[in-house]
Amino acid sequence: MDGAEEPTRKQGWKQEPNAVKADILAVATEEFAAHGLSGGRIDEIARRTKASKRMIYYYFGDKEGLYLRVLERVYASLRNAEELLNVADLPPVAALRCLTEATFDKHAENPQLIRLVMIENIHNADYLCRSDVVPRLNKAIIEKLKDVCTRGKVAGVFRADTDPLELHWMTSSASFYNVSNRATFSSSFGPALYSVEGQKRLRQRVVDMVLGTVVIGYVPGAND
Amino acid sequence: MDGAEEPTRKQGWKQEPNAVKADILAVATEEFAAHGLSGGRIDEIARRTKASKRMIYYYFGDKEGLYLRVLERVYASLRNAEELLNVADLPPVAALRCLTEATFDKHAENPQLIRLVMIENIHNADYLCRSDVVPRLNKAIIEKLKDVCTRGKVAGVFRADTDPLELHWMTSSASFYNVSNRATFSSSFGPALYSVEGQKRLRQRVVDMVLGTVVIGYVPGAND
Amino acid sequence: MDGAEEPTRKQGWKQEPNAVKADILAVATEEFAAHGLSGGRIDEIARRTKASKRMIYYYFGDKEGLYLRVLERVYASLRNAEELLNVADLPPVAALRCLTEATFDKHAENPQLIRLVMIENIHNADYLCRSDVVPRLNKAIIEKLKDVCTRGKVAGVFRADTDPLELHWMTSSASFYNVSNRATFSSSFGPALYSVEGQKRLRQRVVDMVLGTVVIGYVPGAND
Amino acid sequence: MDGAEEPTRKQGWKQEPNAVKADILAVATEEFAAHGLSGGRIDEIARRTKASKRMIYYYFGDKEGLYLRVLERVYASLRNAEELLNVADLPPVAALRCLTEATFDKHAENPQLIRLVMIENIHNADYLCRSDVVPRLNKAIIEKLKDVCTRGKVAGVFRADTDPLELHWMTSSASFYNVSNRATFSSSFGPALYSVEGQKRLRQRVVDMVLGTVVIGYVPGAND
DNA sequence: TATGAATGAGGCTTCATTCAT
DNA sequence: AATGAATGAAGCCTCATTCAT
Repeated sequence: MDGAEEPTRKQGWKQEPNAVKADILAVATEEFAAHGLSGGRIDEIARRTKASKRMIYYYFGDKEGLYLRVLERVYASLRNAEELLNVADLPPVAALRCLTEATFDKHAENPQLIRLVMIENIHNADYLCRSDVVPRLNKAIIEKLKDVCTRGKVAGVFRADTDPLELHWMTSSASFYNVSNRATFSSSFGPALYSVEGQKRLRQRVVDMVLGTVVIGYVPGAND
Repeated sequence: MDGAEEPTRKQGWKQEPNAVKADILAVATEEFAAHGLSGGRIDEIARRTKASKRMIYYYFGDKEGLYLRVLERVYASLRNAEELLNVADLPPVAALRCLTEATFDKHAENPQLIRLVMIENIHNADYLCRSDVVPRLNKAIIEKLKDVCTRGKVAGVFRADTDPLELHWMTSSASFYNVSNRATFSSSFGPALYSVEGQKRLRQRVVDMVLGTVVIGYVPGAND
Repeated sequence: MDGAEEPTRKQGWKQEPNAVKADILAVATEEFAAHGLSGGRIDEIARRTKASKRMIYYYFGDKEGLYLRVLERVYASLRNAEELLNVADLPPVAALRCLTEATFDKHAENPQLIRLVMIENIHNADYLCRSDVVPRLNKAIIEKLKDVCTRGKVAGVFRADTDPLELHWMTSSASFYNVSNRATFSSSFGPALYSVEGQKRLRQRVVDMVLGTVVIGYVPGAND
Repeated sequence: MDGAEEPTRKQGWKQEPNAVKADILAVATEEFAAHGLSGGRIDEIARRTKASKRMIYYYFGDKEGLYLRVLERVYASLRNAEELLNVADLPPVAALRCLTEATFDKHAENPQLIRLVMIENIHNADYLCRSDVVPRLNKAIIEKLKDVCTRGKVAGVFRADTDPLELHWMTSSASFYNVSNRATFSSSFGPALYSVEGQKRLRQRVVDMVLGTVVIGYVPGAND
């Protein structure tokens, strides 16, 4: 994102439009994540981009169009990460643990993503609803959890009332909140949970919470 | 409009300042909760208030001052609710269940409050840090949980590594996320979890998650 | 419009809002008449007004709002002129001649008014339709013509098929075109008709045209 | 979009320049007639044209150049229609009636043309003056009227003070206004005059007005 | 205590036009 | 002959805030 050098930059213009668009999107992601939709400034995005302000409108129409594309990109990155995770080969409990840990980590590593989703919620998901791209992205993770659930129930290790969607909700809620409310939680109760050590414990607690509700006879802290 | 004199509103002053301030705060809470700090409009607040725009500046200094007071009022209401809850008389497990359910319900009933905390997190808790009022409010809930934990450990029903702060975090994360991310979660995965029935199940799941990590030998779904 | 001195201009501000609004309207009328709605510049209006650009939005909302008010003012002035004309005491033929001449003159004296109506026609009367004020203004002139027609028919001097609305159309069409198409007509056929002498003759021709279709046995050029 | 080659539109050139220019002109005529010079959008013209935006500048220089060519094309079409009309064989009164009716109809059938002339008048005929083409076009109609007038006077059926230019003005004013002010007139006085029946009556009225001022002893409504 | 009028600064967006190929 | 990418200048409009009374 920063250290990488742009490979193509031919003679003068022909600045590889896709690169320009990607550059704008990257900067806009930062700006909107930092200040929200109404707080984000097109001028500021233009300033920090190679492209001129006019180009933003050329490629994205208007501020909301740009924001929508930022949102889509962010959702895509989240789901892509889940896509890459291969848990089909793992036994159910290990698979669920793996998915939970990966979700927790992915969120922790991408505060920007969490901020944008928060912002979108402030806007009642008005823009997300407008996207044709996002809906497609969400099927994969649920499918994956469905598979794990089925296998777990067949193997007799998961409780019968285990629901994939609820599972996803539980995993997500803790992982999301860990990032989204860090500032106010810290401010109110101190930074203990956000130290390296604290995060390690919290991560384990989340795994315990999720597996505890699903895995029959699960004992917190157990590693298998 | 020109030569005629307004008959009502006699002298135009002495309008019970506290009532005016309260009115402004109520309207401002709605406005900021709905649109965020940068998205909220002073003009709109003034329009929906009996007081004039000038009065807002007179009482609160500027937009950020108003926002800060809104934030403080909201935090106070959150903690007050917890304050009212008397769990000292309940046995540890029941007490913890009660606190968890109350937290879940309190969040669900006050989406505006959750929105304002989200917004404050978007701003990195910059304004919360500035408040002298808020810190005092947060001790109560932790004290209450500490007491329950101690009793639970003494009674041998809580795991030895149970931590009050972590407990609060677990309870809060699920309760908060349930409201904060309703819009995007619904949009991505459908509204099933937010039906009356869905919420009832989710509430039970949250209790199971929290108690499952703390109560030795806890079996999800059990009511005691 | 220019030589008159503003009577009120108290100590500093309190610039008599109505005067400010009137000033803005006058300048805006010139600007829109000169350049049309899309061609007219808010900046230019502000520059030529005592009021700041911001005030324009304060009083008129937006460009279209200002334009609409300009349009209403122009229509009002046109109908007011007609209102002032007292023809009830004249015998029918004289009354009709008087109305026709007055209409011709009023148009000739107010090219700005004609330009604005042209512009509104370019916009398919979209803004006129939005006005609540204009419709009321138009009844008066038709009523007046109705009265003249009735009297003329009763007196046996007007043809039986005389229609007030058509009369108004005939009078207006010539009067309007005389101003609206002066530029292109001159450019195509020379300025002869627009000299003082030419206008005098044209005015007479218009009277002849209108009276000729209505007054039984009318002889062009006759003065009674 | 990226690696694939477009199969159609082989070399991308040799696209019959004249056809391209004609296409641009047709689209531009619509655009300028609909929105005026400042309101018309080059982007919009390009969008609705096969040719690219760059081609517009290639062929017409700039926006004003394009507008001028649109104007010229429109005037040419107007005069061509009059050219086609053969009235030399008709007796004077019939000839004049025929010319008047043809003018009325021609205007009614070409609202776009009227709009463009209106627009040009808004611009004080600045562009018309710049044209070398237009002046030549206008002689024909006047010549034709001159001939009719001369014949009418010689035959003793036209009044001695009949003036061809004034005749043209009278015919044009009514015919033009009938189209140009349809929107505002309708809006102010209702659509009665613009129904099929209303237009038929209006057309007859126009003939009566014109002939009434010229033909000695003319009786309105007479067909000969 | 209270207010309608006023504003400077800055935001978003559009437009005709040109550039390098 | 033809084009997609790019732009500077300028347009409309909004916002938090202050002024004079």
